[in-house]
Amino acid sequence: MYQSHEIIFLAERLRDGAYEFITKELSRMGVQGAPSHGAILVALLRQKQLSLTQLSKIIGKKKSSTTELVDKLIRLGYVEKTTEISDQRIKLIQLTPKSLALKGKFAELTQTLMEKTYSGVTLAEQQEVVRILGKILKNF
Amino acid sequence: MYQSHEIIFLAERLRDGAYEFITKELSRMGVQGAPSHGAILVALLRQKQLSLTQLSKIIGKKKSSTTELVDKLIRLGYVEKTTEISDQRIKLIQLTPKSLALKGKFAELTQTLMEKTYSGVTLAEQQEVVRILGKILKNF
DNA sequence: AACCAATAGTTCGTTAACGAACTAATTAAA
DNA sequence: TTTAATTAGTTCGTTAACGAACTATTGGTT
Repeated sequence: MYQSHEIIFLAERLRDGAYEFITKELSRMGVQGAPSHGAILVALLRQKQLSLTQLSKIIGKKKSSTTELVDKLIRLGYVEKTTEISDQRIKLIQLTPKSLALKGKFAELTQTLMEKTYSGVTLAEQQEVVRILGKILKNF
Repeated sequence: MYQSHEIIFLAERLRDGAYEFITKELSRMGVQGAPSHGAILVALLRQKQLSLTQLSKIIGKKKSSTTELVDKLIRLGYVEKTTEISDQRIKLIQLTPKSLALKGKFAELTQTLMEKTYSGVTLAEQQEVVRILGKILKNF
């Protein structure tokens, strides 16, 4: 039984467990890179063009980190970076054919992660835990 | 409104938010170091002697990381490391007077963090979110 | 006793992530 | 219009954290 004040510890454990799982799955499916790289690819599967700042907000990392993550993905051939014509400051990031081909595998990864996460957890509990966590997050 | 599959994202945000808060509070109270260093000190306030492996499990970091965290705390003068007599492999970590003096401040930090975290969250919700998270964590 | 397996820690190279300081482009103000 | 402020992104030095390979000590087997 956990105490209420251990919630940060629990959040960290869940995050670490998921990170470990995602990292292993990524390498199993032949994709080099960490969970954050996966998060970028997933974000770009949903919206095919995103600026660095938008991407940064979606994946929850600082801009400087996002620059570096994107640069690595460029080196690996998964994304490309172009400059917005109307505003030359903005860089648009988008997927390459190489990463577009991974769409199905990413959907699969998400599903197996959720099956693992919510095994033995009722739908009502799933909704409740997410609702309360959302409430808590407003405080940060 | 968050979807159930966003739980990992939520966990990560909560962890990051708490880390940021703890880091700022630590520096505000003049303690150099990251949240993990704080976690070690808090663990040692509860149990005055812990082996590196025990400590590693409590703070949820790998042994190699724990070695490095402890070494930094030694350099900063917050803990000391001795060798267990009956089993020379085991290193016992314990606080120094310098860190023992911080006991009150750590209790305060924990409390303000919890007040921030649970602001506007009922006791029943606190218990529920922790209960469900605990259930989820068994799957990892 | 000699050897092997297990356990406890450490070392080292690598990496994600950050903050601070920076450049470049755009917008607002004077 | 030139100047200042804002916004977008990058660079760089630093650090927590990891995994893999290592040393050293202990316990068990034959």
